[in-house]
Amino acid sequence: MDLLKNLNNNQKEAVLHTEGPLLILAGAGSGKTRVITHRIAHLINDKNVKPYNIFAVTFTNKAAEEMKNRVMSIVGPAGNSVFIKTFHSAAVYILRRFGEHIGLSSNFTIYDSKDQEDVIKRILISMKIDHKKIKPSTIASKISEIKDKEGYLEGMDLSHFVPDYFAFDFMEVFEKYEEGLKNNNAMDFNDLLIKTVHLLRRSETALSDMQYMWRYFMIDEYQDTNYSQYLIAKYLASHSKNICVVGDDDQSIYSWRGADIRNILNFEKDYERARIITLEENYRSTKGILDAAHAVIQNNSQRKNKNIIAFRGDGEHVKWCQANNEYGEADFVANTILSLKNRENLSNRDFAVFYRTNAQSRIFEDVMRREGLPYRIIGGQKFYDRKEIKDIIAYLKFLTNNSDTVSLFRIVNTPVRGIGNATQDKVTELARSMGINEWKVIDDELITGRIPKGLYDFKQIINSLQKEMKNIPAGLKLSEFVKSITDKSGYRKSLNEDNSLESNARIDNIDEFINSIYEYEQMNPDATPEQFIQDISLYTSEQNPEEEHKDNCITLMTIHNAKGLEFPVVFLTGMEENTFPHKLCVDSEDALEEERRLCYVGITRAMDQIYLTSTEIRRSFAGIDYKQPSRFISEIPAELIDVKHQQSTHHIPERSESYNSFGYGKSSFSTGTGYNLKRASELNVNKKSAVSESRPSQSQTDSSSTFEVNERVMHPKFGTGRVVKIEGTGDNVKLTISFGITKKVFMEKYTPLEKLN
DNA sequence: TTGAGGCTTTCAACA
DNA sequence: AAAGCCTCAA
Repeated sequence: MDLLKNLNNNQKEAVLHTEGPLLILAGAGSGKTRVITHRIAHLINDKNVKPYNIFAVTFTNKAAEEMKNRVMSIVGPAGNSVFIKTFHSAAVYILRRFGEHIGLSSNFTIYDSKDQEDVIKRILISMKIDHKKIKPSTIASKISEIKDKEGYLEGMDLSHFVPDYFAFDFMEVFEKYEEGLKNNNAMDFNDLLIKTVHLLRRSETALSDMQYMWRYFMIDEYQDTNYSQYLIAKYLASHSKNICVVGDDDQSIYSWRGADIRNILNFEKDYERARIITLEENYRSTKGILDAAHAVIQNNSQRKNKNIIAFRGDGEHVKWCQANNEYGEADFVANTILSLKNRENLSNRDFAVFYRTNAQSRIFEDVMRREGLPYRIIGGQKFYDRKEIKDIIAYLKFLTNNSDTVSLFRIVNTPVRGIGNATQDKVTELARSMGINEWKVIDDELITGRIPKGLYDFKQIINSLQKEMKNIPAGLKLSEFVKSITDKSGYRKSLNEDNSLESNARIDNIDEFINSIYEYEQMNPDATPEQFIQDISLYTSEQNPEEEHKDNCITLMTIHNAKGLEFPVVFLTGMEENTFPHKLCVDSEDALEEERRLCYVGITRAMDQIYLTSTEIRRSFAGIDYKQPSRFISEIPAELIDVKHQQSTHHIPERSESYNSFGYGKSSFSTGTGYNLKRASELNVNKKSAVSESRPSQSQTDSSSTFEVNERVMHPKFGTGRVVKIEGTGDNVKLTISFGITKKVFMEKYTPLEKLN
């Protein structure tokens, strides 16, 4: 029973209340995750519940992994069988397993927002609507918004949600979009949830199978669930009634994704005799931090007032630094970290830098690098969003689902095969007139007239790869197959021929991708390509908690990404009007309240110290903006906040200088090795393990290598590998190292390799 | 008809 | 960084 040892009375009660509906209102820092994991452990260890009878969902992949790890650290390997996922991945699991009950095939493709926009763009073109005037992304988000609504699921007419400034027939576009997804055997993120609801409603067999399988339900971040998620939980738990939801209305920050706060507010009405437990003791932050957080959040009108009891001492005041510009801000952050590391016993992993938008991260990266501070970026430009990775994934998507026209047109001329717009239009036109899909037109060679040879080549490539694919996983490994895609498609060859810094970087990324598949197949030896594709479609921001703790890095991320995490020292940056609160939110009271909740989430991540920073001027793509401090700062009473000042001598480059306002281009690095530095920083996004500083190369003056053939090594980017060949002497030692099934050649002198024993 | 090169535009958070 | 548009050569 020592599971309960370190819990307070309310926490204990929440852990022990296993039967029947339970709502846990858990304020920030109140030990919510602890309660959930201990509750799961209690079910398994003390109540003899089978791990696979437990269904737990949370909001992000990161949180789900973290939860699973924590459960396993209490109950051991048995915890691995607990079903812990995000709502979306749970939906994919359910649809793959039970979808046939409502006529769904299991090889459906998942479309992300980019894919959605592609579909919409094609529709707009076919309807002769100018897609430059009406952005596909605007339409996509409107469609998502509508599909998230309660009325949509209940089959109501939602055309009144269409804004009247749409000078075209939105509903027609919407219908064609739905039709297009259906024809392509594809689902968007909304569909995953919606179809799951349909399944649960229409198939009693499937529902009762699931209710037999899962008897205890736990829903984390309940305040951020949307209507379909609410229904999924409701149907699944309708038999056992053992549903425990956890949430905090003050931390609801996803209404833009359809989250409906009513779900948590109405829990008592939805579930009779629901037990409600409030966790209001905060164990995380010192009182100075909590008082400031409270001062901000109490300006919201739409909230339940609640107590937060500071368990820890008074601590330090919140500090506010107004820098002259964003360089000054980043300098302040870096200098503060450096001096805190000196003065107090803090290390890199104790610091986190939060910002409202990903674009703000670049200057922090620059300064951290300059100061030699190792950092990692969570989120940001997603590895899977890179063109080369999306291309290879598109091959996989198309190979597993020939109806997927979005992927087909992405790859048909990638690499260039002489299949331009004219030919592609012919294919589309013929497919439409014959009522067949586009691949059939190509595969059956139905086009008449002048046909580029490349189209035939493409057909051959696909046919041959499809034949190969049949041997997975028995005769062929998934990773080998993907390697084969990159070879047979000519993708690798065309990058090789280009032989620029950029194309070489792309090849590295592709190899890294293959290596990650190698790792994936170690974990999932029976996985089919279909399964793999569906898994990674949901896993956009790979975040590996194990890796996180291994590395001693400063963490950079958006506030949204910070939800659920805690750090001893937090920097909440860009505290300016129109930055945070974001400029798109300042005109709506509801949006502003959500920004304020976001601010509350940001402040309450801090355990010991929090620094708010803002700038007087900030560059935007439009030029230089003069900024006012965020209203959230003025909401904190003066006696709770210490003011600092920082001037930066760093001059802001003019537009004409080598600097683009996006802050992406390699031009933003002034040194000749800028590109490599950039690559190094990308490692952090990709691998999570990498450290930003390039380690000093082993300056080996004697003629032999410090490595031996067959030795196991760790590369910051490619992970663990094995030395297979050593060539050259002195400064010219070349090492060939195999990672999974790929091999890479490195100059020993320039490569930060770590020996593994 | 295609593709390369040059120029411009894009600009919120996430599954 | 990536995509769209334009022009021009093949």
